Amino acid sequence: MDKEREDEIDLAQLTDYFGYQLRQAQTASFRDLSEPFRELDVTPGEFSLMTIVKLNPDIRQTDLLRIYRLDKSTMSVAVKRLVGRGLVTQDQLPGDRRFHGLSLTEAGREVLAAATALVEAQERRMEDALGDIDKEAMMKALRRIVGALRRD
Amino acid sequence: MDKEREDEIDLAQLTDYFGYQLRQAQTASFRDLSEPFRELDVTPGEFSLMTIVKLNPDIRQTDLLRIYRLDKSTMSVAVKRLVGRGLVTQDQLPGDRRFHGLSLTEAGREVLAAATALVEAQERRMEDALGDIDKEAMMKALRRIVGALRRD
DNA sequence: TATTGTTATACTCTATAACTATA
DNA sequence: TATAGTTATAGAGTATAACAATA
Repeated sequence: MDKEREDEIDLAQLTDYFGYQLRQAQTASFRDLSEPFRELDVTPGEFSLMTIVKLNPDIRQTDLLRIYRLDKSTMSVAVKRLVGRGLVTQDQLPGDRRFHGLSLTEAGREVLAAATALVEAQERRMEDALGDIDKEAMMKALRRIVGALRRD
Repeated sequence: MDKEREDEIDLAQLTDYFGYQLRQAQTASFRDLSEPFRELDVTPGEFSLMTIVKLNPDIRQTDLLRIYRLDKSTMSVAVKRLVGRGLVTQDQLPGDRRFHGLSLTEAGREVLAAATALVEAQERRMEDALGDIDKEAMMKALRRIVGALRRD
């Protein structure tokens, strides 16, 4: 047995699976961001959470759950971490006092701006890698897959 | 503030990010498999590990690390769990006694066959969802992205 | 009674560091 | 010294269950 390089390992059907390539691409994207993100002390998941909060001031955790399909306890913990780092505030809203409206702090906006620059740089590298392949068709395909696999 | 449905939440630039759609599609795929896989007591990651082991009998952990880009301790723990469940064997190889060749047991082959059927059913659903979009172009695009983001 | 959110707890996945054994 | 693999430990990320506050 002497498999010196990855190409000599038989991955056969695995590499023909859509799901496998999807995972490879997704983990490559996360891994690529993880180092520069670490300096900002945010994760890719927190970046996307903060982006939604920025675009939707006073959004509630329940709304975020519909997007992320996580358990509410998971979301609560994630929010708590962002609040603890002073990136997000949780404000009592007028009306239903069970709701807590989420918004970015000034520090949160700064971190988000830096993270966004990193993400967009990666986006450009991915677009370049696509070459002649139509990006919009790719995006549409990914959305269709999400729709097909979604079960509510 | 009254955001009753997901579509009313402004996701704006987020949904235009390739990385975001990639993650959505990948987590949809995992989530979709998680329930049927739970009955087999394997994870999607274990499925792909077992597939590689099946195709490459007596493969070593070091070889798997080049494919998965994990820490060797992570791989060791993953292998140990599969061995503990009697799905994989770790055999001393002739020659260098530091290596342990991994192979599937009969039980491992059975579990893998059942898992493969589930994965391939999902693959067909994803292909159907693509409609007129060229699957091969998609696969090529994903491989290019992985290549572009890989740094060794 | 139902909903929003929190907390306690546990399991998985991952990495770092220190280790054993072999080379 | 270097490599293959293990173990101990710790940090994310996730879920379930039980809870408090509010409706």
